[in-house]
Amino acid sequence: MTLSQTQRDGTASERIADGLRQSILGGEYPPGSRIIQDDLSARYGGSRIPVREALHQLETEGLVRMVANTGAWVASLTMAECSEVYQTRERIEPLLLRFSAEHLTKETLEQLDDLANRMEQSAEVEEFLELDRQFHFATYRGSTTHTLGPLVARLWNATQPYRRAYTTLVGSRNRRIFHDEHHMLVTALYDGDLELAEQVLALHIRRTRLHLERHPELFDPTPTQ
Amino acid sequence: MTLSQTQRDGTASERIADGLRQSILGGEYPPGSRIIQDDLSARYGGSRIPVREALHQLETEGLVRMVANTGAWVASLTMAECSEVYQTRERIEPLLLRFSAEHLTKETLEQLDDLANRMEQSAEVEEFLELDRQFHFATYRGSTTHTLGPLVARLWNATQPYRRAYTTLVGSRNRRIFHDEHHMLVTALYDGDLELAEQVLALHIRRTRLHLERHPELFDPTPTQ
DNA sequence: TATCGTGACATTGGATACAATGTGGTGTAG
DNA sequence: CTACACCACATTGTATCCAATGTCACGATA
Repeated sequence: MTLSQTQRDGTASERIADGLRQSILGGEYPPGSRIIQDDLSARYGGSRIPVREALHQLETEGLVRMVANTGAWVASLTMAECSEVYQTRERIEPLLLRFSAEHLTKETLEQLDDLANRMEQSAEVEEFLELDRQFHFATYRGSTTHTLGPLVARLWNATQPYRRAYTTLVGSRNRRIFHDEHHMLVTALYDGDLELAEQVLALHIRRTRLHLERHPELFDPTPTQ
Repeated sequence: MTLSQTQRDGTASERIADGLRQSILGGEYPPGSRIIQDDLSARYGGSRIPVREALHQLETEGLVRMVANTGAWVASLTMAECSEVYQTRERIEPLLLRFSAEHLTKETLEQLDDLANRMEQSAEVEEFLELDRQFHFATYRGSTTHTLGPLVARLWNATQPYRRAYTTLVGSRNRRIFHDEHHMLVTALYDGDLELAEQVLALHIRRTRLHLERHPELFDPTPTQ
């Protein structure tokens, strides 16, 4: 994944951070789960030192919440916080797309088309989520950004559990507009119509946010629990 | 500072992170400076463990760059990277202002007017930079954001050395428009004209970026040195 | 019975010690 | 004189150990 936040080498803390991040994003640890440092050091081998560094890392990424002398939990968001992240995405992802669009290769455009089609066939939640992520990150593949790419990845990660919960909840109903927007985005990129592509993307994120906001039951009721 | 990134308690790693962050922002360590873990542990007391956690923290904030088994340096930006940060700010700070504006108190509005006036009198670079930061962050004081506030603070911090270099370079010439924009922003907030306030802020950031881009000599010529 | 204090236990934060890795300088060969 | 290899040193990464803090259950008292 080009937008990966850690292109660093193989220190133990990075390995653990990567592994734990994948576990959280994969839904293995749901929001609010307690994280015990000893458990992680046992699971990944090694002492608690790199585990703590990994937890600090994930905390600044917004995936983990740590309280001193008390412990660490998988971060959970209130609806207002999740909505805030989506509104932020709505403003910056079109910018990232702008940086990327003119450098997209023919191959990537074809992959985008393929991904959009495969998503329409996808019935299983995890596959759907993964294809969606791959699709959007592929549209950003042309960017050589220093800050913006990793930032967008962070915002995606922080809201991943709620996309999962929402997708699971609504099943495959009402996804028509969702897929239409993806195809519109691909077409706009093919045509080189950057202005349109930015607008489609902004509306795509916005509509998803509005749908999420119809389901307050998915979110943590209390802030910073 | 309401937008502080670390509202945590008093663990040693947080103390060190806060101290080092202030040192970097204050210009004590210029971009590219090597950071030795032992030096920090001697300066702040304690062992290298909390120092390392602080460095990891500042790395994800974009203030420090670490390479495994090699060392840590104060982050430096190329002009393209700095420009990217400014373009990101141009998109999200108006959003943060939107979240904040309707909750600004009368007292804060008066402080804003006062700060804008004091900046016009300010001749010394450090004071100017500090007042500028205080001014903008005061406009965001009404926001109760979870992600966006700290994010904006991070983007400010990452570009602070280059604002300092630019301000030092150009002296107090050509600041007229800068101050005018501040006063326009205050007026728009007084009037409750949110649309105008957003636009003024976006243009303010944009113009600053364009001015910075006239001085490539301020930046690191090679990416990720 | 409910509430508050108290103690043992679980867990985290940090210091010291050691291993692993990178760096820079010196010497030698070409 | 230059370039390369090698070795000592500096610095970072990690493990183990101990101290500090929070949690939870139990019991005493109102």
